[in-house]
Amino acid sequence: MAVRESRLDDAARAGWLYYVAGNTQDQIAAKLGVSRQSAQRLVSLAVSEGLVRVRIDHPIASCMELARRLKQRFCLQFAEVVPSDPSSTSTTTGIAEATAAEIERRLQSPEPIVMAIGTGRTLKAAIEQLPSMECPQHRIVSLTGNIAPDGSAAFYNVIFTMADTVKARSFPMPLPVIASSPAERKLLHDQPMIHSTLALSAQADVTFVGIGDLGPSAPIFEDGFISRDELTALQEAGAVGEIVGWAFDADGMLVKGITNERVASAPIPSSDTSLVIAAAMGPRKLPGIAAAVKRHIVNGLITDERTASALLNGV
Amino acid sequence: MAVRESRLDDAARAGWLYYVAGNTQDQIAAKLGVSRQSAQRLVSLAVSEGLVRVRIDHPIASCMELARRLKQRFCLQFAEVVPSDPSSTSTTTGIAEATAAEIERRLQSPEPIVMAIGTGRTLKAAIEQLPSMECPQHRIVSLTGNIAPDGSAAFYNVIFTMADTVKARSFPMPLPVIASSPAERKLLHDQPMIHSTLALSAQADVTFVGIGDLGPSAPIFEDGFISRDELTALQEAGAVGEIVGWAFDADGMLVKGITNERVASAPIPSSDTSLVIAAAMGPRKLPGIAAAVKRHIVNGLITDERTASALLNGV
DNA sequence: TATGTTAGTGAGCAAATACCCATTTTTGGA
DNA sequence: TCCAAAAATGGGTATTTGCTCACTAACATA
Repeated sequence: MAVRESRLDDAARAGWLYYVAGNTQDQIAAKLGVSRQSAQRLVSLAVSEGLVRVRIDHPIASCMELARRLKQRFCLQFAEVVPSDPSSTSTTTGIAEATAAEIERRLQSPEPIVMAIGTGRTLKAAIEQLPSMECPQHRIVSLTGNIAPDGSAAFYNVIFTMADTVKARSFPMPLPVIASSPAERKLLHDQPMIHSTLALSAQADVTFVGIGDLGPSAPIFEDGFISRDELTALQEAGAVGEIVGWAFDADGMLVKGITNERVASAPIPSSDTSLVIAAAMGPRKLPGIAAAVKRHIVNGLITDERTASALLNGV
Repeated sequence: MAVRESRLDDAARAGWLYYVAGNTQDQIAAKLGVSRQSAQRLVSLAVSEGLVRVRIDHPIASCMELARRLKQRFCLQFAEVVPSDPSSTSTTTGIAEATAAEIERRLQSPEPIVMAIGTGRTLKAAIEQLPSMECPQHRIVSLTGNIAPDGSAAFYNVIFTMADTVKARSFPMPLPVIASSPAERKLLHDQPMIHSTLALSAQADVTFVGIGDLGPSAPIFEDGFISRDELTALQEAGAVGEIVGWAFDADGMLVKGITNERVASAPIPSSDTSLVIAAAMGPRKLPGIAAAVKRHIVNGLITDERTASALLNGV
């Protein structure tokens, strides 16, 4: 362990000399007394361990403009648009960093806040970008259960990692994501501890969620939370996206019945009382994002240029 | 102007694609429709314009340890030690970034604070690292005059740039740094506006200052604020450093007479009521730093590894 | 003690990058 | 409109970097 520590230490030092002091890897090698190859490894270790954080500090005009128009058009409280990488098909590049920066900003408040957190790949990628912080004054509450269909801890549940990184009190939900029946959901939600966690989530000052698409490779299906038949039923009922399991149609209305009567997640905090920020991008998620902003399921959005343009032009 | 803007825009975009999205310069060139060389220029422009901000997010053990010992040994409220670049002779590399980060952290408070700011190359370099912010709730007050001996605005006066960058209310001091006589100083300080600015500076919640050495190339002499004879007189009186013009000896006591009876700067806020953080490093400044921390002229220090070691070992 | 496993190291090489220099384009002024 | 100065561009090249591969040391296990 101590070895690993000191290695990370060296990595941080190498990363500092490389990125901040502007040394070449040769110079770093000489200073740290290792071979150039080792210096290179240290630098790349620092990068891969997330020790090196880069942010671009310039308001790119077109992104600012898109954000402004998004806010206006959809009456959003908050909008942030990051540049698109035209060739990347990732649905997290860029918005993960931007979401992390926004979460960090919120957590820097000295007054205690309640932050609600959804789930999914985008949020997970964002959480991984968070720096270590000391925020014992805040409370972070998960909106969704952390139990996967097979009984293991759900992989894309992010609250544990997050609470660990920022040292805040955390309130996970020891629940499945989707209960087996409406009655079971009621039973679970009536448990005192769960009940108080649900109450806490309703008081969230700020909420961060991802948006899942409901196409053929819907994450909620691929991760095994719903069956193929249920996915098909949702699609036939007009569902175009889901947030922490709650499926909604193109008008942003929650689908009646099917899985929605068994979703064990907390209700999405109301955008009247909470700032509800969705982080999502990409053509597959577009219908879901459009629906969510149209009906004010969310009142904040972090997305990329292309998605922002599509939102403004389309529909 | 618009051209320059759009160029910076492109630079930001190129920097984003390079550092955040991980593209090679070839890919960026293709995406932006320019040659590889131009892409390279855009990236390096983004770096040199300070659009790209890198921070290392790992508590390097040896620096943490040095900071801990500095705090304990000199009863400091705050200490931060950054890695040294063994081959760099710059006296700002590293601490400028760290100082900027600390200033930024303080300004992120939603409660209004009063921040007092000194002068000098180190602070100037730090301010240049600050990102744009919106802090209308804070007040930033300069401790020193902003008029150079030749009547122009003093180059190393940083409050204007700073107030501009962070959009806070600023309170400069339309004064020379050193008055021509004690009587003139009194006259100046008795002006109502100046008087109230001085009063504000005494209430500072947090103060950032640099420390100037008083060796043969003392900045206060090189910038023409004092004459060679005055410098010699200060040296003979035992002065080892100065903060916003106030010269002090190795025991941290203000030198009597000479220039000190004419310094028009505000008194350094008391470290009993304000957090007074000095940002300084390098062997030339060592005696000054040692004196300042020993006598609690400052109760916070941002420095580099080498200087920290020297402080702890020496004396 | 032999042996398999893992992590780390250095050499070498292809790719990527920084920089120099001649040329072209743009800008600003007469 | 033309000219001169300044800025931008693209080619070429030396330097720097990322990566693979084979090797070694450390360690756990039989």
